[in-house]
Amino acid sequence: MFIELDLQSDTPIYAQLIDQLIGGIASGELKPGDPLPSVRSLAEDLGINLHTVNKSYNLLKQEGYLQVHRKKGVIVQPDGMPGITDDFLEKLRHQMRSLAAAAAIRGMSEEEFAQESRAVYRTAIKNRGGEQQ
Amino acid sequence: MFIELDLQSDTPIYAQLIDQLIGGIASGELKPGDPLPSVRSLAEDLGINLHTVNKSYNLLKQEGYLQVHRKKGVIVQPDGMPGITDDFLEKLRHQMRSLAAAAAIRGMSEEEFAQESRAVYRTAIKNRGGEQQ
Amino acid sequence: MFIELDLQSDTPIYAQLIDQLIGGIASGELKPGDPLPSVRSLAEDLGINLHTVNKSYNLLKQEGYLQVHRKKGVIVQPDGMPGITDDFLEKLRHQMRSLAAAAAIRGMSEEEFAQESRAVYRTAIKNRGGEQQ
Amino acid sequence: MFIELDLQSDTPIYAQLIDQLIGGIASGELKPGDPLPSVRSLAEDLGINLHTVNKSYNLLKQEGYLQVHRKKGVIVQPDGMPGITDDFLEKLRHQMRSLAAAAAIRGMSEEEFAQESRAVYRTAIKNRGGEQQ
DNA sequence: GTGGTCTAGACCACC
DNA sequence: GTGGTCTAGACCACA
Repeated sequence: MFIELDLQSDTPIYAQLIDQLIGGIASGELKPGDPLPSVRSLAEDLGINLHTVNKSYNLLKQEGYLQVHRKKGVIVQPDGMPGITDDFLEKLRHQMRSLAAAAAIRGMSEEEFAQESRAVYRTAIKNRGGEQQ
Repeated sequence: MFIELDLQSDTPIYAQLIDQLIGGIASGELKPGDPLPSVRSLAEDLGINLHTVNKSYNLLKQEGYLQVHRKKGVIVQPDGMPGITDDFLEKLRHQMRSLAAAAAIRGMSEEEFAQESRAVYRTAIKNRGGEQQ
Repeated sequence: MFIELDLQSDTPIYAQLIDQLIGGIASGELKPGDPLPSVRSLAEDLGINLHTVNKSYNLLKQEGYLQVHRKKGVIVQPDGMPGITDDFLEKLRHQMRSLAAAAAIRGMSEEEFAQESRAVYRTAIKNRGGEQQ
Repeated sequence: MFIELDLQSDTPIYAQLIDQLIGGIASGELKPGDPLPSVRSLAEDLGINLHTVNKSYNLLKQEGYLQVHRKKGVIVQPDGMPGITDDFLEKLRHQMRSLAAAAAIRGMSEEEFAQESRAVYRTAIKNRGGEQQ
C-alpha cells in the first residue's frame, strides 16, 4: 500500500499516517487480518522516526482499528471493526458541522454539499470487494 | 451571539473561536456588515487572551470572512463572501475524505453518510433569513 | 505529594508513576481540580525523562482521571471521575482472581482474603476528607 | 484442564499460562501430585513456543508450586504448597492497593470492594473438593 | 526480529 | 513556560 506524507504540512506526521492507514482500510487495500509493516521497517520506508510510526499504530490500536498480535505483529483488526458509537457520531457531526458552515457561507447549497459527501465517500471505498492483498 | 469554548479540548482556542464565528455567519446570527465585539471586550467576555482573539480575527480576515476598519472596528464581510475556490474545494474534500473513510470502516453506508451531511448542513444554517439575536 | 519510584523494578516507570498518582487521588492528597506539576518539573524532580512523565499523564488523561487544561496545565479531573464501568469491573475481577487463586493455594481463607482487601482499601483512602492540599 | 490464552493481550503469554495453571490448582482441577503435560505437548496443544511453556514451568517451580522429576515429568507440588510468606503478603498487598485505589476513585465503597474480593475468591476455588475433569 | 520502554535533546504552537 | 511533536539512539522482554 502506498503511503504519502507531507513533512511540511502543519498536521502532525503521525496524524497523516493515521489518515492514510484508515483510508487504506476503508478502500479495501488493507483487509481485516492483514499484517502491517513492522514499526521499524515502515519508519525506514517513510524516512521518519520509529516512534512516530509507533504513536500512529498505538492510537489506531486504542480506537480498535488494529491489533498487536504476539506472533503476527501488528495486524488489521480481524474481529470486527468498532461500530458507529455515540462518541464517533458526535465527533463526525462536530467536524462535519465546521465543513458545512464554511461551505454554506461560500454559497454551496445543501444539495451540492450532500453530493460532495457522496462523491467523496465513493472514492474512499473505491477498491472494496476487489482482489488485492 | 453565544460563543462556547472548551478549554480542555485539544483544538486550540483560536481555532474554536474561528469555528464558532463561521458557524454564526452560516446560521445567520451574524449578517454581512454586522459589527463584531472589539478584540479587547471579546477577550474579556470569554476570559481568554487578547492575542488569541486577535489571531482568530486576523485569520478570518485573511480568508475574506471579516473586514477590519479603523473606525467601525471589525465587521462581517459586507461585500460578498469568498466563493467556492479550488483551494477551498480541495481542503473540503480532503477533510471529508478522512471522515468518510472512518465512517465507512465503522459500517456507515453512503446513503447514511450523505444523510448525515444533509442533516448537519441544515442545522448549520438553521436561522438563515431569520432575525439574529 | 511524595512520589516514590523504583528504577530497578521490572514494572515500567510510567506504570509506577500512574500507580502513585492514582494512589494520591484515592487518598485525597490530590483533589479534583488540583494542579499537577508540569511534565518538565516533575521529570526533573524524579530524575526521569519528561517523556516518561508525559506517557503517564496521557494514559491517565485517557482514562479520565486527569484533564489537560489550556490555562491551568494538567489538573485532577474536576468534572467527576469515571464511574464503575463494565470494562473496569472486568479488569478488576481479572486481576483480583489471580491474587485470590495464589492466596487460596497458600492457604489463605476467604475470610482472611476479604479482611486483607478491607484493610488495604482503608489504607488506600487514608486521608480522605482531611484538610491537606 | 482447559487453558485459554489471549495472543492479543498485553500480558505475556508465559504469564497468562502461569495464571491459568495457578487458577487450575486453586480451583482443584489440578491436585497435588497430578501430572502436567510435557513441555513439548503443551506447547503444541496451545500453539506456542517451547521456550514459553518452559519459562512458565520454571517460574512455577521456583515459587514452589510445581516439582520437576526426571522420570515423572512435571507434577503439581505434592509435599505441601508454600505458605503465606512475608514476601507473598507484601506482593499481595501492593497489587491489591493499586486495585483498591482505582476502585475507590471510581466510587466503589469498602463494603463493595470486600464483597467483590469475596465473590472472586469463591469463583477461584469453585471446584475445590470436587473431582477434577 | 518484534514491540515496549527509556533517555537526551530539539523545535514549535499556544497562551 | 506549557504541552505537543519529532528525532536519534539504546536496552530489554518476548517469542
